[in-house]
Amino acid sequence: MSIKLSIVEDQKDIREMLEALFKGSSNIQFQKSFADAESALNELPDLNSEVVLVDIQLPGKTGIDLIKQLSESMQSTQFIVCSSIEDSETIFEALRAGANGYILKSETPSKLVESVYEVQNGGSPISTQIARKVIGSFKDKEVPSSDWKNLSNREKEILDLLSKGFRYKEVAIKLFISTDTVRTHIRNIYEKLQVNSRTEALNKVYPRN
Amino acid sequence: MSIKLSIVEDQKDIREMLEALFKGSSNIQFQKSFADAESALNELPDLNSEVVLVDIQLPGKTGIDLIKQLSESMQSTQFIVCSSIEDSETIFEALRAGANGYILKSETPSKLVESVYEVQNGGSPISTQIARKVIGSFKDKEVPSSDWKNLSNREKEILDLLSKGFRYKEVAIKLFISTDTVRTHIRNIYEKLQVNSRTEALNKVYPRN
DNA sequence: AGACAAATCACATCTTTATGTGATCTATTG
DNA sequence: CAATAGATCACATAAAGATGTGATTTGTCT
Repeated sequence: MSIKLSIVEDQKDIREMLEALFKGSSNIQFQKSFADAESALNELPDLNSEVVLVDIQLPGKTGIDLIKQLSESMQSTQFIVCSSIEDSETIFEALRAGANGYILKSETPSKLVESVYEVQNGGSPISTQIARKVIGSFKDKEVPSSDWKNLSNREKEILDLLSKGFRYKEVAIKLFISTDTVRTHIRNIYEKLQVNSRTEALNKVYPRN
Repeated sequence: MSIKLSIVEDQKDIREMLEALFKGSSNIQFQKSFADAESALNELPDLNSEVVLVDIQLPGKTGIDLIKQLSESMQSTQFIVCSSIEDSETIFEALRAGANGYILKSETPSKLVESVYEVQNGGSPISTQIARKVIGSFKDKEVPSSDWKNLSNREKEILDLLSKGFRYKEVAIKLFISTDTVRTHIRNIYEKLQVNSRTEALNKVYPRN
């Protein structure tokens, strides 16, 4: 079973290098290469490629936009970004756009070929430097803001209920205390967090990116 | 420069296999292996290992808890999870706990060794199957909830400001409309979302995991 | 023993939000 | 053209939230 593969890469020398590489690889059926997003957008849907290698920096529309558009119509196609960009935001955007892999151009040819096999086998090939950035984004998430650490257990409990949208009265019932006590806790929470509304407190403690 | 390495793995046969593997690898200085989290917790801080390979399923405390505790005191040490668990939640927890890599036990010995080198070079070795789960968590994030899509542009604009903690009056000023209009929009938003408070609306449209 | 943080409750006041019931104007669409 | 959705504004009321100023109790830490 050979894998139908196309590539989108504007730099002629790299494109031809990749072409030669994949044409010479077993189990890969090289289909076509494109030098820009527009032509890829037109022709790729008809090719039914199983895997598409996409560069990000393209003339005009970026590879990320290309993936975003194509991945909606070509659900069974896997897109691998092949770029030298290591910027976190770019990486995240590409992954959100629908990329199933992100490998650096600096990888060895054999790794590039292997990536194609891997993505077809249900894996997501990612260069380790890229993976580090991706993993980094996880860590931030659970870094309890110093604000949060300064809250007492009871205060955390109450703020947690507030975050779920409960009213003071409901919190009071849940915790078997009076709503006046809930108020007091919330007043103290606000003071510790230096805010003065529920939403501000939540944004401070559970930031949404 | 050989890398100081320790491992935490309760299964004797696997532990001895890994030991043999790394003892026979160049540029790796095998230090010690542990069969449970407790002994690792006691002795590892003194070993100053540069890389520690950690299994998740251990008797008593899990490898995740171990990493969580150790990574606080051993900032310059890199932890790689080596497990057969492919469950998304476990993966995320491990990464949040401080793991810098997550490889499956099914990887070939040479990949295991390579992972140690990679993590020391600033990369994050991740098995491609694991990477797929990690990437998957990115995609969900930008899936606009159907609720969100049903809001008009103006409504989205207003809800966005509400999410930042602005009061009706402030929203009104920002958008050059009256606070009564803001109220009306919010009433309509709540009706579309089937909620009846700011926090509920935000939780519906921007869920926090 | 004294200071301090945490948890509990009370009362008062003022602001913000939520909800009900209108209305006008503009596009868009069947 | 009529219906519908969107954006705008108004007035009114009730509920929820924020703020100020108290107080008591129970721990913990020095």
